[in-house]
Amino acid sequence: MSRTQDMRKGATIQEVAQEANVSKSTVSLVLQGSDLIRSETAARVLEAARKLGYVYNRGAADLRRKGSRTIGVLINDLMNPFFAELLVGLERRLVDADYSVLMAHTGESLERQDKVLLTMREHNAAGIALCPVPGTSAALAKTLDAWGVPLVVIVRPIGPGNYDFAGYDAAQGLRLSTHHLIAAGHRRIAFLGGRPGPVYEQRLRGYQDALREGGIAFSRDLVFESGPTRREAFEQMRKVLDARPEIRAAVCYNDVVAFGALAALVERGLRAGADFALVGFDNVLYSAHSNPPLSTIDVRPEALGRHAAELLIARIENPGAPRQEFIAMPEFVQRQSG
Amino acid sequence: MSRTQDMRKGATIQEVAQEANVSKSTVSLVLQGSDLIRSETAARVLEAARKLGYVYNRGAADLRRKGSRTIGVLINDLMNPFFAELLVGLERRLVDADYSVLMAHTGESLERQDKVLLTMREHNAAGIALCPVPGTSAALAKTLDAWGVPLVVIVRPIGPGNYDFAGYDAAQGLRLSTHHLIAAGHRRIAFLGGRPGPVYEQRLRGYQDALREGGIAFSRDLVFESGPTRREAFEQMRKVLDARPEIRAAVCYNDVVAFGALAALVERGLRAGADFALVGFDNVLYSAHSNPPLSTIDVRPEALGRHAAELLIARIENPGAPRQEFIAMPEFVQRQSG
DNA sequence: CTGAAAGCGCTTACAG
DNA sequence: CTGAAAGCGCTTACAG
Repeated sequence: MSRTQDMRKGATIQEVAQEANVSKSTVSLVLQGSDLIRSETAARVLEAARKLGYVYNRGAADLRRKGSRTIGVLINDLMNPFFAELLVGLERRLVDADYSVLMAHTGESLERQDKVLLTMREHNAAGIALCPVPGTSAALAKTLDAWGVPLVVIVRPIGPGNYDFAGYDAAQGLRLSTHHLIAAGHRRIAFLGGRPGPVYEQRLRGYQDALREGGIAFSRDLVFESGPTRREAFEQMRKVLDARPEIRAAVCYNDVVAFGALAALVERGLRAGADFALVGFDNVLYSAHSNPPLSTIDVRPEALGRHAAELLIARIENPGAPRQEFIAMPEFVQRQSG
Repeated sequence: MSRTQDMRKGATIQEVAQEANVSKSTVSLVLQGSDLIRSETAARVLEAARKLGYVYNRGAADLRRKGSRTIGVLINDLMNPFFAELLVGLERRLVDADYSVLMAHTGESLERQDKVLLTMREHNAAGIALCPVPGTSAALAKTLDAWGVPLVVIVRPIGPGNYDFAGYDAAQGLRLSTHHLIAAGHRRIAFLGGRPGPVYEQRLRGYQDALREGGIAFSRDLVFESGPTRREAFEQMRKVLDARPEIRAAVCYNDVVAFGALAALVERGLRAGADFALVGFDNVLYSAHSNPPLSTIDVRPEALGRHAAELLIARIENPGAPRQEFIAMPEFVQRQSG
């Protein structure tokens, strides 16, 4: 490849102009695909650019234009396949619309969230997609509001503020899973996993609604919290099985919790679906192949990511438009765990 | 919050300078934490910046400096928890070193990979971390080489080229898993999943080495390919169980394949660990809680991501240094599936 | 210790 | 259809 010689690092529009015997305005226009330029000239410019190994400098263009096509994406828990799948849908839609994605994993750290949010502002992000860390204060909504950068919040609202929102009807989801177990004849149904917070309350409410509708009294001592990891859910479920052997059915906070519970069932020699009925929430890919396959509530994680992206893009293109929400309606998926 | 009034959008260094009665050079110096500036002056500048809601513009600074602190990260399969965990480690280390991450999910599309790679150059990325799409041509290595942007390739090499590499000894990994099954008394051990390619050959070789060391003849009709998804592995395993009931043990291409195989076992009423011995590869988080928990080969996905980040950072800081590799040594993890 | 000036690589009216 | 000029928000020698 002797052409490598010509590819001096960092040719600029100016050098391309020289090579093609035109001004840099012309080169800029050609690069933007303007039809103001004669096609013959355009061809000459393009050839010169190729020859010099020219690479467009988005930073410079963004500075001049005072805009950018990068979107900041913050994910709070990538270890949870729900968010990984959501991110796939979000990123795909954004890239298809010609945006670049500045991604940050906040773990569950509020500090990290604040830090990367600032960085994204410094990068002049055209918009932000935020899966907030649990415990994010409502003050953040105000701050982001003041910044005036288009924002879509995902799954977990962060209090009043001027942002779009993409999520699902969690109450309805848990209503469905609870109803399913009631219809299957269960009357003592546990609510398993999760930690108190806005999202949690919603789900708990759906559970309570279904119980009421089924004529079953709600009882605090059937709700068991746990962190959002398989391990924590596993340990919690273990305790439940040991201390409360009369419980034979549970709706779960999410699929990851259900997987942990499944593992505890196995350890105790119990068969999910036969000895104990378990229903998840999310319908992550894996739930179709767990052992046994998990009955769950489908909220279509990947599609949710796509919808969030669409909300954000719409907002960027039309900042003055009224606030929008996308709320996915969950569906029950019958498999074998319950 | 009446201060919101003062936070005019987009205050510049120039306006801060005016507010503080200094020149913009001084402001710039203060922002960089230079100790050339009297602390009294610095305090005045900082106060002015705060008052105006000043936000540093990285794009402008990068343009002037001709550098950037963003890293392009390309992941080929985020649906596979191995890569999600790897990304977590990678991102964390990068952000801790004050880099921003431009992330792209290439799915398994070479086209997408080419597209985002170009975008990342246009963003003037300081470095690139690439988990290449299977089938990436060696020509890409040359191209990236010519670009001269620091590059770390992860898990799957892309042919000769001047890049650092982070991966694991896959041959050794499969040697370990195969040895384990041999030691457990198995002589007819299948190699399950994956598609031919460089990474595949390595693993197959480890499998063959272990067989040879165990005095067992290698037989082509014990290797079964499948795509890298649970579903495809599930379907392949189903066929194996039906057509070749004499097979009672298998080493898997990776954990996702093992999970698919586990599901097929269940469907056929076979117990992993008792009726059929199965060993995975990767040790993704979930493998500790699958049913039954998966015996597997630990390659520490998250730590691998961290090491890849460290290689890249070192390269950026010292472009002339000799090429480096990080090769993790896999370890066998005994659980219950085999 | 601080300021004036040049310049990073683009885009965009404006003129011709 | 094309070019000359100004300017985006910074940093960095250079002078004082």
